[in-house]
Amino acid sequence: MQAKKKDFSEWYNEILESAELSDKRYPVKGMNIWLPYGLKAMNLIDAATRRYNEEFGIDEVSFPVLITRNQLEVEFEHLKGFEGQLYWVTRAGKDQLDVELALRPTSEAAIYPMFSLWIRNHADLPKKVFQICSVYRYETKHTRSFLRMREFRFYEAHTAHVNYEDAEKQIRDYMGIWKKLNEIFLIPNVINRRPDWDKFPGAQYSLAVDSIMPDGRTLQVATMHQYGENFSRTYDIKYSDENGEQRYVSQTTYGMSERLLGGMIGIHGDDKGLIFPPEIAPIQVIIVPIPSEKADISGFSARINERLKAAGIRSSVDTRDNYTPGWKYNYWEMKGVPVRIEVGEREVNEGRITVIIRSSKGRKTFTLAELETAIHHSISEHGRKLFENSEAVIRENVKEATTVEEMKQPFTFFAYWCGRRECSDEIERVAEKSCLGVSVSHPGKGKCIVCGADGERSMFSRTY
RNA sequence: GGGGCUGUGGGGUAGCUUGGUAUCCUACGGGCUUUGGGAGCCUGAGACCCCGGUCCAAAUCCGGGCAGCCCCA
Repeated sequence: MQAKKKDFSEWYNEILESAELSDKRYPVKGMNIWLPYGLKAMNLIDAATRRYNEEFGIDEVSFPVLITRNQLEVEFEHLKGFEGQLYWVTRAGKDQLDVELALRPTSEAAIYPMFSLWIRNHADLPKKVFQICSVYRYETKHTRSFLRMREFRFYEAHTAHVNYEDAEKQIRDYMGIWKKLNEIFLIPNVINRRPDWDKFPGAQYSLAVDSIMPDGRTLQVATMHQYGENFSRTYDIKYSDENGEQRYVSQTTYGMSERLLGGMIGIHGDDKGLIFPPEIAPIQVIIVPIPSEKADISGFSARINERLKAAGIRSSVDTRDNYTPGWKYNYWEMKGVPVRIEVGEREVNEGRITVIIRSSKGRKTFTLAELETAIHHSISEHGRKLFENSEAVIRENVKEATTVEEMKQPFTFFAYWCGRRECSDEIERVAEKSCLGVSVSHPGKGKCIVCGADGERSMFSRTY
């Protein structure tokens, strides 16, 4: 396998294939196969998303994949933002369609006409829904598994509120959801407010969660948008307030995608392969039997496996007899399994288990009686280790810049910026770094690195 | 948006300049022996991206398509 630090891009492509996460040999550009192992990981990400959405009062719904041209043409800015990357269905069987249908690139145009029907008075608000679905964007740039696809797994929440202030509260809720989710994902990140020219088509402002990859580039893994009344005025989403007055709702959205998985792979993996965070690992504990004629290895392994499953741990025994134990160690390390238990003659005879944690060196032994607690502890130790590593990724790859010149280095930079496009264009020209906007999570004030006017702490990087 | 490179068994490759028999590694099937950090021997099956052109003859040359990768904006 390619060394991760040496050629991150090559490493990333290889690991997706050898770990059997995704198969990109499907003959349609930008549309890959979810293989069982990769899909299990994605489903665990979705499960966490569902859990916290429910906790924050957002209900799951499912909308159709097709959107009529009329639905889309309602909001001009929005349509303009996506029209270059829409797939259109223009024919059905032998007939040309009277009303052309687009595959959703996101679901504002699908959901908001329904919001207009559902929302009648203030008691219907706030309205909070989300869906997890596939969306379609005809990307012209080169596609990349999990990071830039033409069909990709998408999570989108949509909310409607009585006024702007209540919508602002919702944005703070989104931050809370992200914080909880990231206790699971362990993705090093900075939250930035996108410059006006880079906000979501139709939004008043956009916040983005930018994660830091090991090669110093950033990857946008989540976005939160304040729509204000931009969409409700065009889609006619009104309610009557306590005084019987008709008012437009204020709206927000929150979006995430399979990029989360791509991000986790890139951030946590190493030269041996994948490393999954505990909650996302399809298999959390792999038991590798070391065959012996003198002891009942398979019975011992099976009993351990049953006890771990009963304790709520996703464990499995590698019973294949055509591979040596050493081969299996390497294989499961490559697959990113957090904890390995080795079972041989010694373990069976002494009633002990030997435990190896993917993110640490060395082996530990425990008595059989300690099994469940030892494994629970090992799994959480693995999580802590990944969290520490993710902080290190930020320390190593995000630098403070005092001159534009030094921003040429292959890192992500914080710099003070006045907010004017001329200044960020200058940084783009000299250092080839895009402006991700003013930092919300790491705020600060200072003089603009380009023009010297009053500015705020902002982030610049090459992006995926 | 602009430019460049590449497509050969499942994966990675040699061959392409100079047209003629397709190489090796790995993975895979069968068999025997093995198994505490990627085992060994025997054996078997498996490929020139697609369409068109040039030619007695195309993996090789030419055109187009599709797909992948990289760089720049």
